[in-house]
Amino acid sequence: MTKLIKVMKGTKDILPQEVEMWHKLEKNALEIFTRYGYKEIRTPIFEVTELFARGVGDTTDIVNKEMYTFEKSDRSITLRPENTAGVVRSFIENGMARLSAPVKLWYKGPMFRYERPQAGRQRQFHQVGVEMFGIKDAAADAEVIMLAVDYLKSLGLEDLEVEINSLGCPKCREEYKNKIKEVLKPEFENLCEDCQNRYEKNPLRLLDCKVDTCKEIFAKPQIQKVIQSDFICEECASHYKDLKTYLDRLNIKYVENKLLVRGLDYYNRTVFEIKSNNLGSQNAVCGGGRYDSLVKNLGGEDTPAVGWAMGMERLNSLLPVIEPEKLDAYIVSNSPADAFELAQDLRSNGVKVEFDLANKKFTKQLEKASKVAKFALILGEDEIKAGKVSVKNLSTSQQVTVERNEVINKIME
RNA sequence: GCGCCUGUCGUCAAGUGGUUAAGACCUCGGAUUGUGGUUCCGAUAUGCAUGGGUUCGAAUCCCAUCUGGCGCCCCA
Repeated sequence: MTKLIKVMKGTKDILPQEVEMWHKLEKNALEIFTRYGYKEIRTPIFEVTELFARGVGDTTDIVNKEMYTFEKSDRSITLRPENTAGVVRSFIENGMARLSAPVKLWYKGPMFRYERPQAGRQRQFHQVGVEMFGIKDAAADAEVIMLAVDYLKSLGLEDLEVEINSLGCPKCREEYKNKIKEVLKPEFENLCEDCQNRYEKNPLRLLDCKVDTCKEIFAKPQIQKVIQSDFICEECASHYKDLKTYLDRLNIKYVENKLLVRGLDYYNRTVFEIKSNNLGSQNAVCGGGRYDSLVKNLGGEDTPAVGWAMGMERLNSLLPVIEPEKLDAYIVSNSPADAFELAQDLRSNGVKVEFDLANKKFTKQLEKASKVAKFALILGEDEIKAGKVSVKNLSTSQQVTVERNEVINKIME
């Protein structure tokens, strides 16, 4: 026996019975994003590895251990693990900084991360996302969040939780990091292995460790004092306050989460996530924030920016299954040529219609019709002779015989 | 990358060392030579993720690999 080739670990086929849900996600994205003035952009699925190393940050897990990287003609190439870096690259390369701000872009497509698959996590997965360039004001952050909420609402998802936080700017964040490290220094030996790692790499992440011994340490008063302190500088604080004012005015409910830290290096000030309780441990459907220094870091003009991405598989798992739509009609006939002719006539008028290419027995064809179509179009010897068609409504069992050119009216009425 | 669990027809499954591996759904054929969705009858796994091993005998026990799930890390 020949060995079967199976889909690779962490990848999935999107089968015909699920594809309508994907169409819906894509259709609503186009519709809602267009309303807000966003234009779609499609960037390549692979880029030079350096883009992600510099863009996403080479201390992040994504870049460190999750990228699909390969060599071709002495170049290191990587399958995109996310699309913000690619969009920024294109923004710079195509001189979009010269367009009048804001520049609003959206995208959808597959992303690749070499991770251990589990519910809501695959190695090839799809994201839909938006990026807005050129606006420093918190109105941009608010609009982007509003857009996410609006899009989710269009899909029927309304009871999701929006969490926000401000990471401050590189300057005040650095001071905060140092404070955390300082107060935790005496406890370093007692921290779990992960936390000891995070101590160097990303001290902000330490704080929501789930290990009991770490929790105890963080509960100590002098450490709590640092965690609870408002570390962000005046300017960042005012930006954050503006954001909350906008969200209140827009009636967007949110929860402030001081421990919300995102793992991509490029974020500053606003970060946010939208979560669902129906997703298991990978519970974020949407994640994003502000990244004011990324454009400059990748060699462009200093341009503020804010954006988010949603996991389409996660969205799908929250959506009710869509029943496949029935055909308008199924032709029942033992004269394939006549059936074919009628089918083409109707198809050219926009009718969804099929007939039996295998020319099975009459009853089999009718049985099939009742399963897949709203109407059966019976085209037997008698009808062919008379140049007519019997149109049978399969839910009411009503049947009338009409002229061929009247069939379409019968079906559409 | 780490820890725990898992894998029987296209799908959902019964079977837990001893003759031909239940059942249901789907699919296909027949009852029914032009009237369906109901009903009845029949067909469909020489094989139990894959490869080794233990045994007189393995879907069942052991090992490895692969896969799926959960948790950690991290993220959408």
